[in-house]
Amino acid sequence: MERKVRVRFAPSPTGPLHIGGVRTALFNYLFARRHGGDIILRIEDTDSNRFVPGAEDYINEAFAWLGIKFDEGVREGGNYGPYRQSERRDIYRQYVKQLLDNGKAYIAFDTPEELEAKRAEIANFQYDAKTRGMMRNSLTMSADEVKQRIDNGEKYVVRFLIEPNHDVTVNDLVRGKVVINSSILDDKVLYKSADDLPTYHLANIVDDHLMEVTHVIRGEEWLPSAPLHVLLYEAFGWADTMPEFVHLPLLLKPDGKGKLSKRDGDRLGFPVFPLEWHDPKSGDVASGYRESGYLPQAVINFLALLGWNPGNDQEILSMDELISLFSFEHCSKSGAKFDFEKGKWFNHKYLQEMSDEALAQLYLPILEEKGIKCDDMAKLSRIVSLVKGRINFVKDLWEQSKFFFEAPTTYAEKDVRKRWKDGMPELMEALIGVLEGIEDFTSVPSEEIVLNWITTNGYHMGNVMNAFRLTVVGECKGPHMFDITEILGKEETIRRIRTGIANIKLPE
RNA sequence: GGCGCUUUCGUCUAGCGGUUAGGACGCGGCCCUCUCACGGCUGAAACACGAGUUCGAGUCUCGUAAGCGCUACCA
Repeated sequence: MERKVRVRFAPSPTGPLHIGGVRTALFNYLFARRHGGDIILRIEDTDSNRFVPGAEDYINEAFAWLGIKFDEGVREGGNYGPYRQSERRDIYRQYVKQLLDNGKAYIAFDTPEELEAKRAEIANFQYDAKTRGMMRNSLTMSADEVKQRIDNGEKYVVRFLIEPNHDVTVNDLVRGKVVINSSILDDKVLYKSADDLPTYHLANIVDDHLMEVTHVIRGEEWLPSAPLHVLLYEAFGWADTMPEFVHLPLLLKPDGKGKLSKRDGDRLGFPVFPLEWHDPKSGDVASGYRESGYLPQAVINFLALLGWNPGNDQEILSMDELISLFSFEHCSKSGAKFDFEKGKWFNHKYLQEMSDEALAQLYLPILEEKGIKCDDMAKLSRIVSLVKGRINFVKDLWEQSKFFFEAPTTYAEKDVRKRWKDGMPELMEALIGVLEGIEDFTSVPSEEIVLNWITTNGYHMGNVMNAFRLTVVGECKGPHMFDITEILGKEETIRRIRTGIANIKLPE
């Protein structure tokens, strides 16, 4: 019987959500939507030592910004709750007991210090079939002794009893069958004494089963423990509803070694978090994609193409297109280095698709920061339309269009050297005379008149126009000259030329 | 050390036995042009290595190497 697709993204609230986690969540989301299934957001807070306040809110806010909507979760509700593992203690206890009663798990009293000593004493020590007989556990003690120790309040953990010499097969949807021998697995702790909570492994399997998860889609770092998880499903007698596994390739550091980590971002000059994060303990601020001027669609599109492709050359894909095209058959198996330059290009592309009006709205707060008040939105949209082709981020708008708001006070030395030749002041004076005579100062008629003046007088087009530009813009850059003068108006244009004549000096 | 995964231009990747090995980012050139961009065209740039299977291997098999991951009472 085909079960309804149900997937989950299960972050632990130990800090801000990492961009690699976002990618994993995205693939879960795309797969769920593609198959008309559900996606669950489950908070895996079983490590009380690493809990960071605010992390859960951060996760929710990040997904809201990115446009990834969950069907079930702490905020969304649902019929399979609670969705926070710390609130499911009683459930886990019950299932641990089941394993204990069936002889699939056992109680161990070894303290962390004792284990550490063993590891120091014996090279490659592993708690498994070969060594459990020499440890302090319910397999080496009488039932009475175990009971007595527990009654005395002695701390203990529950360990999974792994039978050696079995081949365990994990069927991974992107990697195929992965077979490993159970002898290399250790008797993993399923239930911790330290904080009276299960470990990831136990909680994960119990929750996925109870929440009827059909596909476990997670990062490749989980592949080595996947056989353990298969064994757990079997121990519980849930093998027939065991989910399919997918282990996604990792996102790697752009400069070579290792997987992308939380510290790489500000070290290499790009964000690794969706949103800016203020560390509550240290007070450190880590940059986020949102605050850096990225559009969420661009981030989604960029991430989607890291480890997946649509099967053709299309690169700009909307969320809906991603959903309709998504399939594990087009997932790659190898890690992807994070290429920030390409990320910028995606943002550029998405910025170009925005309307001038919408971009102008985003520009407003930046202008305000510069102390510029602009209430003529039509004019601002026009300015945006002239420069948006050259921006990667909304904030670049200022650098590209500031001369519309502020007359130049300095002139680019390189351009002065190249363009401000002998006789320029006189030529510019003449140009002022021409401009003064223009009735309709809009772009097309002005251009016609000025260009006509240049050619009939036999002037050099490049010399005149660049000197003109230098006085108005301050450097030889920018959009079509007469689009600029139209927006500036005749008076301001002439004023700038006069200022230029007075102030531009050839460098010594 | 052990176990596992991976391996096509610098980077992201297409390729699923026969291709001039394709696209994109970045980089160079040309065109457009008053400038800088955009855009268009274009160039340089890759099958890790070695065996084997086959008429034929980037594609299949094995080995080697390298990279990565895991190896906690963290997830």
